[in-house]
Amino acid sequence: MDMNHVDLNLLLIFEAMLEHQSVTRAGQAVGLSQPAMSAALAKLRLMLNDPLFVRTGVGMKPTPRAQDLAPSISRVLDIMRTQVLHESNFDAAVATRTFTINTPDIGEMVFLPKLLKRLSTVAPSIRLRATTVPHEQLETALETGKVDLAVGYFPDLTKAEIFQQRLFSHSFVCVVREDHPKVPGNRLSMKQFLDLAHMVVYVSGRSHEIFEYLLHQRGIRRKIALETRHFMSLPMIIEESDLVATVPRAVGVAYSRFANLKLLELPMAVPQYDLKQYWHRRFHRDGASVWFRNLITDLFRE
DNA sequence: CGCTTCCAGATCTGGGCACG
DNA sequence: CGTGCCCAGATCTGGAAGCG
Repeated sequence: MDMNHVDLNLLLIFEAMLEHQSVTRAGQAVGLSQPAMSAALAKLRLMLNDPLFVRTGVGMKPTPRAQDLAPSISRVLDIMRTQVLHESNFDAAVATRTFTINTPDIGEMVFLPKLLKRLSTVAPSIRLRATTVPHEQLETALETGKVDLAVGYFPDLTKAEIFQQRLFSHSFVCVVREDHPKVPGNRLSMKQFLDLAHMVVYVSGRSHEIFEYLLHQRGIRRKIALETRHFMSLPMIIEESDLVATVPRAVGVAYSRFANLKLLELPMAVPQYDLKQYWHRRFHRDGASVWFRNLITDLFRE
């Protein structure tokens, strides 16, 4: 079949004829005059090589071929309406898709609760999947759509195909247990920072490298009593010990809500770093993707 | 020289009107 | 309802000019 001579608008003509069984009324339904509708029907007959609708005493009745075609044409139009044309008109209130976010566990802890709360009111049928793919695979995951959005500190994502938007700037804070015997007040001196034993979390994310590099640059050497690869155990360990830990401020704030911890400013100036959202050029104009990114931006603005 | 852009004229297409 | 005619707008085509 020569697709150059297929006019999808004619399928609407077919649908209207099937429903109204009158050229005049079908024409009114699709916004055409009777002659224009007649001409469109003639083209449809040519395209499908069948009279399709023939005059009878009780209106324009479908031929057997038209009756055979009716379910298929109805399906095609349904797909066009719901899947092809609907895409650019993303309706969050009824959408049922899943969004996959790549974020380190601290990102999950800090902003997923807020995101879920917002989704439950504006897009109740949308599902979230949080994942952490290795750094070297993240770009491909964004390109293929395996991951919709990366949220966090990903300095490796620098290619022109990857778009990024700053959400907010971040800094660090120290945490110790509330009744720490050697830190009675709410201040931490450099002497205390050096005297105390530290818990250090080496995660797959890179934000801690900024802080480690700063210490290295200034020749500051801490007493490290515990190294771990998870943030999960940090509040329990800090609460039960005399250790001090340096963590991203948002993490410290989140932990202090449920653990008996206090937050202390660092005894030195620490550079801020940007937390961003990253997506691939392919999805830059995608209705669902644009909506999701705007939702994240709004959440962080608050 | 090859490619792109611009422009004017030709052609095609879709729709309305009048009528059989 | 179907067809012929007309009109307006869209699209195509080919030549001229500009550019690297």
